[in-house]
Amino acid sequence: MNKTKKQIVFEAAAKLFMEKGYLAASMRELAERVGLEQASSLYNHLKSKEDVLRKICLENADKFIKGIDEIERIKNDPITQIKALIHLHINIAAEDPTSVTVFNDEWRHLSEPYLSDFLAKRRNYENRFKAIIEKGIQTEVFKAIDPTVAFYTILTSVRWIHYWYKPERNISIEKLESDIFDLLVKGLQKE
Amino acid sequence: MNKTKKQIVFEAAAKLFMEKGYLAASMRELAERVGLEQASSLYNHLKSKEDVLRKICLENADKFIKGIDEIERIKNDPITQIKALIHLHINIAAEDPTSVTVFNDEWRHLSEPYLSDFLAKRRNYENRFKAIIEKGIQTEVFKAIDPTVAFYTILTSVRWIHYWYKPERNISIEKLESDIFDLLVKGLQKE
DNA sequence: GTCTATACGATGATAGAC
DNA sequence: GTCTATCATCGTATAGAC
Repeated sequence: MNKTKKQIVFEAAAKLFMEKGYLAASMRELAERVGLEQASSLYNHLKSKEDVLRKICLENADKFIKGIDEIERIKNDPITQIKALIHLHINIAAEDPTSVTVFNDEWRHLSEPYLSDFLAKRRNYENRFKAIIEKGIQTEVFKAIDPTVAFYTILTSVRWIHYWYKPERNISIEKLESDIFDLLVKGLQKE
Repeated sequence: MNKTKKQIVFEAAAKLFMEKGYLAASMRELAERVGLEQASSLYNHLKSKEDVLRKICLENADKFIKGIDEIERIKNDPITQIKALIHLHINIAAEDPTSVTVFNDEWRHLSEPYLSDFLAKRRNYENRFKAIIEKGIQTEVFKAIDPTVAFYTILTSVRWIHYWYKPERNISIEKLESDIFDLLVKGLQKE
């Protein structure tokens, strides 16, 4: 299955945004990377630089929303739900690390009203993630630590997996998943 | 104790870098914020935009290096050392959240040779942090999970505390510290 | 120490020829 | 679909008057 030039351009843009950051990435360099001599030629394949960023941010936000929709629907107890959330973050990051990096690090360069839309989606996801932890604490499945601290510590450690996890490290994603689960849920210390 | 204009300019720059990102922060806006009409007037107080970034990155890198120096010197067992590392990250972040945010998020805009210097320092710190975890695993104080996974999961969760921890949340830094320690070392799950 | 004036390059994007 | 030509704007930074 051949990629369209549009797909090639969008993927190269995501990679460039990841490597240099959105602002430092120039349309002229993007053109070079896809074999075009002129930046102006890019505009047959995309509407604007920000439009590319918008699509990346939106796509990934939707992946997380869909993921937590299903977790809330299918799973019941907080432990299983946390396990599924870790699974969700790792799988999204492993599937398309470039795109998820841009989503995580460059969303703040969205202009309004896209920025507000994005933040609303993110808040929605985070509130639901946090509610799962709160339920676990209330039902005494989890320790009585501050729910905000627990929530952000867990979210932060799974949110930036793409920063360091490279398949070259010879850790399978199954091992990654179960080690992170063991660490966060059962603790680093041996009994 | 009065602040010199230089201090005022440097602090405003750090805040601007944090709020907009280094590249999006302009010298013209910085001038406005410190009550100067012209960006050119700033150059009496700083050498260049990047020079400000360099100082921020270097200062914070040194704080972490000094911190781990002392931890290696004074503490013995891995559990106490991990506790002290969590303490270190939280204290540095609480002391000057603006500066540590810029240090964490904007270092990649350093130019050579400063970038290489910075990365060397960071690698040094991370290797020593990781060695503490590895020692814990070898001496069977810690679980036999992959040391790289354990290291990055813990580092990531303490490295981005400044993203969400605000004193307004009414969590004291002592409580923050002990909750994060409980979560990471003893696990979220209740016995 | 702050100002005016200015140099100089890079940026995203558009119009129109081919 | 790619090119040439071009635009308006903004970026950091310097020289020199006051």
